[in-house]
Amino acid sequence: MKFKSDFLQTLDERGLIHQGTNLEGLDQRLAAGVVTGYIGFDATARSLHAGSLIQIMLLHWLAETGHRPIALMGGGTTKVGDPTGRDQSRALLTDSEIDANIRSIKGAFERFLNFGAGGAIMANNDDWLSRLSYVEFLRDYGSLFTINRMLTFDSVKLRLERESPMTFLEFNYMLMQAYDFHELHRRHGCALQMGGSDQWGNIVNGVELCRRKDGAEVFGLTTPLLTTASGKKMGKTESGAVWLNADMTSAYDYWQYWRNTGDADVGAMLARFTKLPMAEVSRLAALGGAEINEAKKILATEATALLHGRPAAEEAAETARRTFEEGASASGLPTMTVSRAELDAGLPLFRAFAETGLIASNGEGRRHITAGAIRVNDVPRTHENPLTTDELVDGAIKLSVGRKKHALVRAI
RNA sequence: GGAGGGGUGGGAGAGUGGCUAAAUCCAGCAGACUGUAAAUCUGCCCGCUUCGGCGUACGGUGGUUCGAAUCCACCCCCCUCCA
Repeated sequence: MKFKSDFLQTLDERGLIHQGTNLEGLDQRLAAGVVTGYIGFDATARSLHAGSLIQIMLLHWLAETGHRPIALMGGGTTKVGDPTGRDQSRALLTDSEIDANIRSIKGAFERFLNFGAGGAIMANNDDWLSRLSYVEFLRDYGSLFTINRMLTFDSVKLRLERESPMTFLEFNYMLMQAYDFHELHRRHGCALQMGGSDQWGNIVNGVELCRRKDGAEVFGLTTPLLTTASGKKMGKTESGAVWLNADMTSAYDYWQYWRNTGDADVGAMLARFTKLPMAEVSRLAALGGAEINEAKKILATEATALLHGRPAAEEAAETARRTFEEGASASGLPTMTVSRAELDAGLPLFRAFAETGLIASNGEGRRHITAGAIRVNDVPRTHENPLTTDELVDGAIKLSVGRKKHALVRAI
């Protein structure tokens, strides 16, 4: 499909479009002038993770192509809990937890969007959802939704089929999300809601609500569900989610996450999570054999630069180069510091490994020793004797678990 | 309110008095092979341990028993049907 608008053209060639309510109409609207579009984000955790990145890129491209993005924080909807894709209710968060999460999440957006006069907008649906009065809302909006229709949504069907309870509270989530669109349309002239393909039903509801309430045509657009070629969900690794907040996932770890992309996914990842021109993306993705590693490094550096800034990305790349290609200790690795005296006295081996996050328990450490996975200064460690001053190399001791996880102990 | 079914480790799901820290599968970790890839094979996968063990754990609390995830009582929660 060929689009006239830069926005849809860009999204299309980067593989970011799954489906739209009226792509042709949206294309025309985008080509004719500035369109305001939004994406809603849950506030269930202190940080968004890599799975949300595709949505953030969408907002980013919307701004890049001359339009106005709104990042909608789900302060109100998080109080209810999105049942989409969940076969069980989730625990409810308190208001203060949600507020704290929103504050913590904001930072990541500032890397991708320019907020402020004339720029991107950050909104919080708690501002309007919490003010709705029940009876009024039911009369004005509840009357526009039929249970018959709501029961056909996948999010509801899943629960019914699994005989897993869905509370009335959760059942209302879709009304609230639809109302968000309507509210943003009124407040900001917002005419586009985007989201992951799992949000399709919720988005369509919002589009319909705007038409019924305001007689306005607004649009919905979804992205493909992000999975790797082997079918795994994006943004999860062995050690849990890949967070966007630097204090939860360091720039180095973030870089490593992208560096470890499977061969088959490199092209798609470059297109979706970097801003490299598509010609360059195609060239890199076409590299074969070991050469594709170069493409992965570029992917890692570009993706990390978008979130953590170019200096941090290059530092991560350099740390990785020294660690993996030269087998040296590099200062950018996760580091713990101990006093000289403590090291003189002997630093318990597993304490060092645990504090640098390489192992979760002593038992795990012992297992790793048995398996030959523990190395100190790149020498396999077959015993659990403490670390000592003698093992310092250039002021640090390098700890490794397996071939990918490294850290430093530094004496001060 | 009544009748029946159910609540087991990150998830799914066996087990129905000792052989059970609990089958199996998925997820995860490590080793081998490689290219910090994929696939495959192998080992591991509650915590602590002076490696002898110890402590926790099968919704909760009590009880029976030499011994309980398994039996009993009460309670909590979920599901189905009936009212």
